[in-house]
Amino acid sequence: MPLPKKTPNSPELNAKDRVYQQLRSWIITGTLAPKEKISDQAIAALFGVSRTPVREALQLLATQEFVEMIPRSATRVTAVATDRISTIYRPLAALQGLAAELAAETITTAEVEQLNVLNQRYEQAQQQNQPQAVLLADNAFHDYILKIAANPYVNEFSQLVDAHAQRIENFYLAQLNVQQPDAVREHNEIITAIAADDAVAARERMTQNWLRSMHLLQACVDRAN
Amino acid sequence: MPLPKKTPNSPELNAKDRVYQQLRSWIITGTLAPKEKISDQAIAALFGVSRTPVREALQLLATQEFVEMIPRSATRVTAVATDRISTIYRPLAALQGLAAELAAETITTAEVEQLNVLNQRYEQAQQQNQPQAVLLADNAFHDYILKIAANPYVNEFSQLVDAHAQRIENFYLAQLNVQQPDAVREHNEIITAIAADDAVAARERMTQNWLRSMHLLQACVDRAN
DNA sequence: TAACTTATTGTGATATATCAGAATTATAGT
DNA sequence: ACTATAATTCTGATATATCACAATAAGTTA
Repeated sequence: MPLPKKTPNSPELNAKDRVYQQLRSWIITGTLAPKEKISDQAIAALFGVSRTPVREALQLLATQEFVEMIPRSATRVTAVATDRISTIYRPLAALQGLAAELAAETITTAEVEQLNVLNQRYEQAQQQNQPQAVLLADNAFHDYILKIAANPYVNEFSQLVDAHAQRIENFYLAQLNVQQPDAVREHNEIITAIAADDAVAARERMTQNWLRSMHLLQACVDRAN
Repeated sequence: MPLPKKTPNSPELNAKDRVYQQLRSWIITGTLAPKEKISDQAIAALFGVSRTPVREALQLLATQEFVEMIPRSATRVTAVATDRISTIYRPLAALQGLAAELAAETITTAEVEQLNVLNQRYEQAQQQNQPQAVLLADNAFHDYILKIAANPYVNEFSQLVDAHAQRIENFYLAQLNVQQPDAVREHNEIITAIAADDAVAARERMTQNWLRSMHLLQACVDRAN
């Protein structure tokens, strides 16, 4: 009997990807503060790898605007783009709108059911008033629509832009009012439109859902300044 | 008088970026054929650099799906995604639609004039029946709208997806009918909507412009098979 | 000749070394 | 004490060296 290669479900990531994913997560959650300097030597030592995979991970993060590498100066975490909320949310709204449109064209009844389940969990998280859990549940809902849409470009761009959106949301997490019955209703309307194969309505409602989120966040940021 | 540092307008790119831009261009234009194996050693020798910057450039190209790096096997140029035209064009249509929407919100009369000039050049290129020139002129028109929209995310994603679209178009360049009076008219309607600050109409017309292109290209591909 | 085995090579991944220029600190002169 | 200069450190960029593994070629046996 041949031994199973490694343990199943353990992606056994290489050094570069391990460093990349950890740093990315730290930046999004705010563990690594904006404008914080990143020493590749220190990171290398921390992960027990050499500077090469660290540098490769940093270059990838730089293309995604999570860090900025200033030639002959330093690499640091980028500032949270609190002054570019619409710059981030409008493409996000457009991409998610397309995702809803695509989902409406291919969705199955089982997937509709799953969307309802995810939206119920979202509603529960709101009622329990746990901001972090609300954001996670909202994310799970939208991620599942991306999965149904099954377009790698839409998926990838959406995930990237959303990561920047999440960075801002985490930054204002304390001031954020996550009790939004409107959002639950909007989600239901999105599900209804997608389930009815009404691509136009699905897109329209999804886009509006994101734009409303954008306005709420903008108001929160304005209040903080 | 202090000497000017290097010649102006010469970005003096580093090894990595030099290799990246050249390979990218070669892949889009088809100089590097789909499925062609890329030896980092050979590339390094060709550019007179070491494997390190070549590898960094290849990793960047891999994230953009221009090459695929298969662990412990080989790095090769990806296949031209002729079977994923809608996968590429629908996000492109959505992003360009948003760009038109954003442009409508901020455009100046001088910029409207420039758009008319670019569309006239596009029309002339069509009349001279030079496919390559037509694609370039069309590109210049859409790029200028992206510039007016001034959203780095929309710009970057659009450029990337468009690069994949261009790859397909170059692939079918010979079979492509670039004589499209419809396209010139559509461009004019887009300009009119943007100039009138009618964001909704601008988006709608821009999206339709791309979707029509998509259908034409799809028909061309279907004919070739 | 076909199938199996072994040697060689190619490649991705990583580590280490080097270098130039900027940033920083230390030092000396006023 | 303050400024100017020199030494040092840091960092990005690149080069070179290994290493493990997969693919391929070469050789061997049936």
